[in-house]
Amino acid sequence: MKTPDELVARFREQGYKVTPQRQLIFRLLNGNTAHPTAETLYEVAAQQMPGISLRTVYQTLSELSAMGEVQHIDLGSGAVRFDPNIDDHHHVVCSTCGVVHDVYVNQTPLQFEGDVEGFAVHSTRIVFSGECAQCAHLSA
Amino acid sequence: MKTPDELVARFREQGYKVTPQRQLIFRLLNGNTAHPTAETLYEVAAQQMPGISLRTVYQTLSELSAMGEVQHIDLGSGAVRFDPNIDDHHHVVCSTCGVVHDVYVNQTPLQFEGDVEGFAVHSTRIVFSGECAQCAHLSA
DNA sequence: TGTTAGTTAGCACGTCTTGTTGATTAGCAG
DNA sequence: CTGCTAATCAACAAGACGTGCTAACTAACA
Repeated sequence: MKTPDELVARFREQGYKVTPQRQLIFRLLNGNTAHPTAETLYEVAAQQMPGISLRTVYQTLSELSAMGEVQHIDLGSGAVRFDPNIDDHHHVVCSTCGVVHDVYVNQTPLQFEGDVEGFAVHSTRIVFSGECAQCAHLSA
Repeated sequence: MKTPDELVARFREQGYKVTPQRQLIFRLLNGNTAHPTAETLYEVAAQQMPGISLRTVYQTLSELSAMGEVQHIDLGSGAVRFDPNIDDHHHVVCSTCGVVHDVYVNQTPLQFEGDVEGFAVHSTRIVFSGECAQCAHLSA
């Protein structure tokens, strides 16, 4: 994701207004590796700006997502998560605590076999599920 | 997935009754490569057995899933899909028409790098998105 | 044949996300 | 500085997906 300042510039270019709410969300996402949902981001935002609405958080996230500045990740865990890391990367998910981390897989592009003649792959998503070191430690 | 007859046997073993509704669903899933949702399966089922309820379809699918006889796949497209193929396989999804096909990736297990010391991978899901040959042809 | 699980209809809820409306605020161009 | 217009907010709603519950009826299986 671009820095908050760069996002401010991009928003202005697009004719979007640069409001304090949007700027707050830019800052909260910047360098954020927690893969927050709209809801969790809203909770943090509301501490710094009481009165901000969940609706606005959703909307700003949609805008960022549409502009390609954040990744939209759906791990089937209910809510969609947002990732300011827009590199070509993948995810590991702890099935116990739900924590998500970014990982890089260097064997891509992957080869596959199946009944899919002529399929043009545009993107590949890989999700590794298992148990994180924390949870393994606790259960041991 | 096991054959309908084998599933009948397994259900009886488990103390589940073998009803016509369940048998119908076994048959509809057998060799089914369409990755149906509960809803679409219900529609087909209802043609052959008017009066069957969506509820029963959901329930039977849950039972099969819990028994490991079908895979539960969530592609973030809204509804969960069911796959009677329980091999270790992955999916390609056409982002235009939504069709899903099974594929086999032979480079697994994949190596990855990231801030995930000590993570124990239990499973890996890979989803290739792009355009299927059909849609590529139509848009050309 | 009888017990009990399964099925059905109907209604409800919960979660996540988006739509709408109407009033207020404030960004930004001129 | 002013004015246009987007953005925000609150409040309410809805839609999609899936499940929970009840009550009544049916049918599988011992």
